[in-house]
Amino acid sequence: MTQSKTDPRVLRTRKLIMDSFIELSGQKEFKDITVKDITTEAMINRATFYYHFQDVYDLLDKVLSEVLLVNLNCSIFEKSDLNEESIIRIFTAITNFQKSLSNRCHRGYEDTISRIIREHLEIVLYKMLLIQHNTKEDAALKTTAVILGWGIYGASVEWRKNGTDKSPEEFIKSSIPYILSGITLDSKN
Amino acid sequence: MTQSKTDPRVLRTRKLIMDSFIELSGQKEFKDITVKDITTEAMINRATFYYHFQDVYDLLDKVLSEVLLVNLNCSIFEKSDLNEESIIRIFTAITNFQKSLSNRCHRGYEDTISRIIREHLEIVLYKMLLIQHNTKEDAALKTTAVILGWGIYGASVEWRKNGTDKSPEEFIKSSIPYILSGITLDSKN
DNA sequence: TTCGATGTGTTGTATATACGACAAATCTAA
DNA sequence: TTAGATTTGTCGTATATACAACACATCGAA
Repeated sequence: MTQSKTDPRVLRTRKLIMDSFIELSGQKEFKDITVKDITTEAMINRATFYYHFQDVYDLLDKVLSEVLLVNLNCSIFEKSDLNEESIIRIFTAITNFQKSLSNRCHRGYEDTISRIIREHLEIVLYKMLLIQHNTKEDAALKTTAVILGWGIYGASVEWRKNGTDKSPEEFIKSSIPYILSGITLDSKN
Repeated sequence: MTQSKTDPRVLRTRKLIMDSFIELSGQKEFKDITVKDITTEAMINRATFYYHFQDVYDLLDKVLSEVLLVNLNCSIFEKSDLNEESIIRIFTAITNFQKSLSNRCHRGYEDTISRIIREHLEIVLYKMLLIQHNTKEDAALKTTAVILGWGIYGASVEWRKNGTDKSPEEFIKSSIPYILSGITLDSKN
């Protein structure tokens, strides 16, 4: 499935680059981080950077993906159908991820971050929907995953803006019935 | 003086190996640390280890030397004649070094550690004696450095065994007059 | 004792990384 | 605006590292 074997030098170098980038992100703005800064910190040659990444945006993309995936996978992969608990876990993972980012001053790249979060969210949600409906492929479910992805992501944005007096769990919990059973749900339920 | 340029890959790999060794030393006994353990932790190939070090003993030797040199150089290199202050600094550096080692469980290698400490001590002391006596080379001073080296090292061993109720500074301070002015010194001085 | 397993140290070959140079883009100050 | 300085992205060549295989040593259990 994954490529059978990757040269350890590649893994090591990528890790050095990514770690250095994360380290530097804590020290200065994204826009002030040069490739030279990164490679110096990582103790690798500048040309080697371009062997692994197209440019700093590509690196940002991959770092964010990786950090987010760690947050998502750990909490979900075994329990794989969509219920109240798993939705709460996903939502918590996302808010955690965004909190960890806000310390790191990636100002001006909210759009990149947002896109990455939604992309991964859709993949995970689609998988869970497929399992739940016991099927292999389904365009309607795919679209549903997209809608859910945007919706959940939007909720996390809203939580950061207006809801931080509640925990993420409380914040999302009251809406879950509408997600699970649909908007025509009787509110007395 | 030092080799004009070393390949960064060499520096990086040596650092990875040394850091991994220090990390592992905190986890298990020296005798239980294999080359494979080190190279796995360092994310390098086992053969590469032998490109840089003869064996684990050679590594131990170099790691200890480096850690000790950091302790010694920072505290001394500018003040370069032997007086009360510099002796106290040297003694403190050595006891610090040994304290940091005792956390790291290198049981069974006290002899190696002792030898390395004394070797470096003799070099530093000899340099300082040469400066003090304003000469380039002198066999008597060299032997004196050896004697002083063994003596100061011995004092640090004694301090660890029986003197830890005092600070290293207090411990060595009262003997310094005898070192500086000789054992025939009148004790009323 | 013998045997299987594990660790050591070495070697030849494939490949990732270092290096220096380069043109082009971007920024900064005058 | 112009000119000088950084930064970016790319290339060819040299070299450090990866890998697999090897003989040998060491060790614990049968």
